Amino acid sequence: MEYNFKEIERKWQSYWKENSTYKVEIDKSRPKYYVLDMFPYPSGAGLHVGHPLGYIASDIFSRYKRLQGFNVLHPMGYDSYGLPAEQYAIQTGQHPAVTTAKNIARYREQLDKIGFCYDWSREVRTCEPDYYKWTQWAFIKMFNSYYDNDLDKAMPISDLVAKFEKEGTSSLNAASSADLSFTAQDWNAYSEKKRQEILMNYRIAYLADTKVNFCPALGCVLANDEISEGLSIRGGYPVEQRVMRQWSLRVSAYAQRLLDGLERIDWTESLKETQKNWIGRSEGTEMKFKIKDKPFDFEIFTTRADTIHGVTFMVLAPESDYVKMVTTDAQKAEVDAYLDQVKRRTERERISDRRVTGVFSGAYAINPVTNKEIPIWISDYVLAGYGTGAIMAVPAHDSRDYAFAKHFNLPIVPVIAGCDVSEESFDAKDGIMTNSGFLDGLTVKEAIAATKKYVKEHGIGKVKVNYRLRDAIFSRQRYWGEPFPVYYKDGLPYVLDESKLPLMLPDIENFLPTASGEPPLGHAKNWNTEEGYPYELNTMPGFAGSSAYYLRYMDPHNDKALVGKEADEYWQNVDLYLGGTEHATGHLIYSRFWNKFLFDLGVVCKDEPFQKLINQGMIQGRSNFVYRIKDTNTFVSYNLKDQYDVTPIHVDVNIVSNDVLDIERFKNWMPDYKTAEFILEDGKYICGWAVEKMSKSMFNVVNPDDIVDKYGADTLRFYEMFLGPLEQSKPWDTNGIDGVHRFLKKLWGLFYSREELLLSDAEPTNEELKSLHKLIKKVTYDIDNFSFNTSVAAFMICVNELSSQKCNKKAILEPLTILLAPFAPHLAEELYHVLGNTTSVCDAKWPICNESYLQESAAKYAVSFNGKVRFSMELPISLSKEEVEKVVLSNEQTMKFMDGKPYKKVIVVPNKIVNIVL
RNA sequence: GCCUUAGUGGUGGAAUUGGUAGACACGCAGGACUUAAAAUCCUGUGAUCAUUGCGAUCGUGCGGGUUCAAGUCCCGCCUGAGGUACCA
Repeated sequence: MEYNFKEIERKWQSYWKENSTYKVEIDKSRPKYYVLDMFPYPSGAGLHVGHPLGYIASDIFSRYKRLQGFNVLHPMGYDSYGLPAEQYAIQTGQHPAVTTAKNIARYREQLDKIGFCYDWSREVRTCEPDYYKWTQWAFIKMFNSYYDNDLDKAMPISDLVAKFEKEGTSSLNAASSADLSFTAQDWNAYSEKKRQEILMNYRIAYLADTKVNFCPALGCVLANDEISEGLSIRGGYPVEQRVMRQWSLRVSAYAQRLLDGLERIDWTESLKETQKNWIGRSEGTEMKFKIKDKPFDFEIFTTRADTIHGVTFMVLAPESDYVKMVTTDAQKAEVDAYLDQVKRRTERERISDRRVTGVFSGAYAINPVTNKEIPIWISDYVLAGYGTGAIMAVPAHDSRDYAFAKHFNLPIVPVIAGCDVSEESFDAKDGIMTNSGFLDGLTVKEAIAATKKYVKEHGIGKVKVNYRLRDAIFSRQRYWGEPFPVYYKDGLPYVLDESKLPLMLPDIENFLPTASGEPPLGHAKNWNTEEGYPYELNTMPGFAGSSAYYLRYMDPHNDKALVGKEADEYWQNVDLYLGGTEHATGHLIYSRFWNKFLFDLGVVCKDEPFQKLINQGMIQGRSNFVYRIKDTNTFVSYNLKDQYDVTPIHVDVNIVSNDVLDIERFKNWMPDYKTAEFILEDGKYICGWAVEKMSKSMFNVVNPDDIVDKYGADTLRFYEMFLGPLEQSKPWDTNGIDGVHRFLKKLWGLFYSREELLLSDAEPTNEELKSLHKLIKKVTYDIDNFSFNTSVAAFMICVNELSSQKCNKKAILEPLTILLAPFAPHLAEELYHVLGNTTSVCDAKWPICNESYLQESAAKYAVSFNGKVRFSMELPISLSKEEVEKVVLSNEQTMKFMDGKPYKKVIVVPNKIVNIVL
């Protein structure tokens, strides 16, 4: 009987469906294991062969854990709100609800063909009201919370109100947008409006006028992680700075906890590093500088307090409030002109054009340590949003200050002994201080500490920690997203009562965004609360729905809570999370923040959501080329192309096999090629190739459906794993899939020859047992280490060995079938039943390696002299090191190599090498 | 610039603690079966030299070092990929 993968796969996929094989429930008698894939945006293009890579890996791991006795939660769903889904709808001129439903159906169809063990009864879709109800619910909680820095957790805003009523801001230590100071009396005298405005400074979800990245082409505000080099990541459109009234989430309050949490989770070093950079903690000193002839001082932030004696000027960000305060009348015109010029530059221009610009303010500051007068300048190389928006410039030891000083001819005073600053600044934190009064003779590190101490003691400043991490802007001027559970009364925002959730997204016809930033929800008719107050017209961003979805899978049908107590306590958090690196500074920060907030509320029991995280690599495309001789319709084969003047043209990889072009299909591919002529080599047309992004325009997209049709899902699964290490990016190359398919057929051949079932009940030989147990050991080790590509090789070796021994013993084949189950579930299920079992192979028990079968009776020793292997010999395994040494030294060959010379030492190592040093 | 990560045959990639580098697969070459082709199976396949046989020499981006022994450890570079950046 032939290996009929089509019939086998159809049969078992429907068996699993009918028997709900993959349905999971809480089962306290078994340990839990939660394996999660990053859920996809159901895009219109469908899946290509790169998408399932991570899904296959997590599927193998889930099945493996289940076979080991764990109760495995392995769900899947769709991130169906947000820009990508909406952009696709706009491009195709259909309503996003329609396209989203269609795309999801298509995704599901494709996923089902590959035979995943998802529990689909737990599916979530972020655009469904019973899901986004909980997104809105979390928003209300954030609105009603503030961050208490002393307790280091989020607390109810009512606690803050009580505090204000009792003692004002006197003992307050809370994360806020502005430093406010008032007494209890003040508070109690404030109007409702004023109080609400004050509270807005503390809420974790807050409304504020914020400088935002606005993208006119998308008609929408974007978060920092949605932009790269001044262009939107989605679409690559230019982005400009605007001040808009927006909802934000106070992620910055969690900066330190987000950083600390990284120490306790099992993520790759590179990903942790990316998050650390993004959070950008820097410990430094905040120092007060007096202004000459003015009644106030201003603060700067520096990490190089040690260089205080080298300060030769100060710089303010153009947007800094200090600018107006310090500018002298004489310089006013010049300063205003500069500010105007800066304003007109876009973010992109500022990045691409790094000219040194700036203007003198006319004012002087007093160095608080040396009491010297130093000029105050204004320049856009200082950012308003970081630190205090003002710096002390030390041109000798900071490259940016150096460029500025050179350009405007300001003095450069080195304060580290022996450095040369004639050509460039000396930025390294390394050396001995000089020209620095009381710091002279100290190292840089000591000097930083000494200055901190000095500054504190003299009341000039304080030690301060700054973070680069910004609050997340949470409003989008878009239709396809969660509506805010917010309405406006007298211009003030109020959140809905939880009982009114979900607040449904109204169905409107004109959902297009506008370049001016007017939200499309403005078109909704009667979009008001029962009392007639208007709702917030912005919607939430894409990351809102994806920030807590992993919790919802634990308890997807609970309509009383995001996740119930019992489910939370049992499933806890995600044990293994698989997805791409592209979410490092977006989803993976927001999710951690969101989870920590819920942890503070006592809703979840773990403060880190994803214990272990693995990034699967991208699968790139492998494009094929044909070479057309210029101005003709003649194509020349790859190795002959240099003899002609040719243009390379992308050709559809699906009509090329092992780089040989299928000429008939090529002629029918496009009308132009109907009459094409060919110059062949050895009767074949050989195509060139290159690794590029997988995309339609390069004709290198490979659809998993086609592979499943031709080779079966099990071959696809094996082959995707065989391509290379999971975490590495690699090109898809269909060449080579035959090898994997051959292996499955060979495996089938252990069970069947032509029409005949071969199984026998005989006792296995030692050699057969050794083959099997070698495989058990290797595969177990490999799956635990996510090294799937080498397990595939181990399977091939094992099957080759068994096949050359003509092994048909049930005692060998049954464990082999179980080992196969995570990788090729359909085939494993079929063979498991052929072996006479009546239950699913998913409920079998993972075999355990018996090391005793692996022990050799004889060890092969390579004998080397001075590190060079000369000959080898076999000795009984039972010999001790000393005995081996003795035998080797008395050997005839050894005598020949030693040639009468005495030996210095003999090294015998367990790895079966004997080295004799002469 | 900084951080992370990688560099091994014609190709994808193995080598778990330093221990006979190149597993496994593709491709290629030769052979078997076949009227022929496909499919399948067998053999060979890092390079150079020697091939009458044992073989010999060189080989893991480059240059040094440690060690009886280095793809693996140390020092100094080069190149690719990814992240990040007027963050003081």
